[in-house]
Amino acid sequence: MPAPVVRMPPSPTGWFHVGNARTMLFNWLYARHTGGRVVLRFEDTDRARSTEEAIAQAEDVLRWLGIDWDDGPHRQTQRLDLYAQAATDLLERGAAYPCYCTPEELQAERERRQAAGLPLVYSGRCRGLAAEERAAREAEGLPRVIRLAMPVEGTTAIEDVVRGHVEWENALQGDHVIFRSDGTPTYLFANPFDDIAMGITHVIRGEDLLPSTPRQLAVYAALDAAPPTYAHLPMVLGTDKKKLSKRHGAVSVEEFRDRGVLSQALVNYLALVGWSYDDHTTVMTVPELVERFTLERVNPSAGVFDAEKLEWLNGEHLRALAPEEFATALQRYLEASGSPIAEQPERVGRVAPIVQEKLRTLGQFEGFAGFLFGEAPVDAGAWARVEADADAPRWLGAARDALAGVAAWEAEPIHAALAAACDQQGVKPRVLYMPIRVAISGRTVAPGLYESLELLGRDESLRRIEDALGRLAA
RNA sequence: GCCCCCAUCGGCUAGCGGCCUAGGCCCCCGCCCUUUCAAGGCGGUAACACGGGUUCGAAUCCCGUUGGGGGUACCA
Repeated sequence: MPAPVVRMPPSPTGWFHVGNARTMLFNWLYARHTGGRVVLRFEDTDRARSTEEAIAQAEDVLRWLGIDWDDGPHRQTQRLDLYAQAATDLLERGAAYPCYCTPEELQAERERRQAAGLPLVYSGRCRGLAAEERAAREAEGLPRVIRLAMPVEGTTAIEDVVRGHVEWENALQGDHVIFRSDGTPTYLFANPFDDIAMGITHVIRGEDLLPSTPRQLAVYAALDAAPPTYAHLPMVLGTDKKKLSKRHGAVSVEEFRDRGVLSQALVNYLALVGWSYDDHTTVMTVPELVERFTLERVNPSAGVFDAEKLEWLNGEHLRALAPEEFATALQRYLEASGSPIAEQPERVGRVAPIVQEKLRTLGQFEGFAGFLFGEAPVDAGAWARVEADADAPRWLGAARDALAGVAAWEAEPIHAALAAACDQQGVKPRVLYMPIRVAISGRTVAPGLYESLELLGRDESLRRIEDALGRLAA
């Protein structure tokens, strides 16, 4: 059996959302797993909505995700003469015909059919036009589209890899438009035409395209080509179980990248919506996914995109990084996001090890460890907790005294000094440490206390504790 | 309206007739780790949509109902 050829056909009309990315990913995983080839093809025949910017963005996102391709990127707008030639052939052979119906007529027809309980498809009015009638309309210069002459009886069926046998009534399909009045092809034609021309063996796409399959198969038949193998992937839904859109908050790949999600984590997560390896494996590297991915294990039911699980998984991938890799990723992220902290790479390198265990996304770094790079804003809620403890001044005073006596300013001696202070005060570390933490970081959640103090330095640490003491007294 | 797809814990899923008193992960809730905590450890709550069949036996097969999703453009 020859190696599979798959394609990734984005329509560059907007941002790349995670659902599209998931579909691209499954194509890519399937090709890489089987040793097949990947074709990248931009379907930009809708010129009103397609933009150069979207094309550049799509390529950028795919590269970032590590999804590469062996052929392309092709652009349908550069293949227009091929489609035009095909249109002429189809017309000559009677496999397609010109239609002169106006939008108003079509609308009226739809309404009539709706009222009669009939499927909303074109009646085929222009299909039966005699040669002279066509000539007359052409002479009039009437705008026309080209419709594919669908079989009027029988059924069309596929054996979908994820859905099994699916069958449609041909009579219910209608003669769809394959060329617009401006001569450009529609998706229903350009997509299967290119799939044939590019030797695509496996069409792996979203379930939303399942209903268009019989009409595309009709193109295969008209062109006398052998149909591909189909695999219709389950939809990726928003939390309200509706098709993903901007209404669902962060849905574009770029948004997750900007938040500090690792591409390997996003890929790992996306692989898990609609597919699983077994009953317990969750965290996987990209090479592992390539090795394990099969279409047979894709499940047919739609899934909700869970950003929380993605972030958890990202934390797992963050922790799986070697310390140097983590520091590098963090520095790069800070640079890319334009953070002023990026200008202190050495400092970032020193702070990185104490936050790697706790971050879920790189984007949390500034809020989590920003206090080690300069004065940090004091969180109102955290400060309120300090004030709520009437003994806070006592704890801070004891901490100040203990820290002032530390000989070597390093985490271990600091730990020993603070532990001694706890004993002396007869209080649990959690009680004594809370105000210290808020005093130095402005928050109740931060990296390890001893390491934080070490990195802050004796003078600055004591200064912040004194500040807090002053504020409590005021 | 018409057509198609889907249906296991709140979410992602395992399960392809007996291994299921239904397993894993996220979330949530406890407890632990003489440091907050978003990290780690331990534990817990929680599901086979419903009704008929088939079978010695059904979460698994069939039919129906209900529910959800998608499509129905000179968008892709």
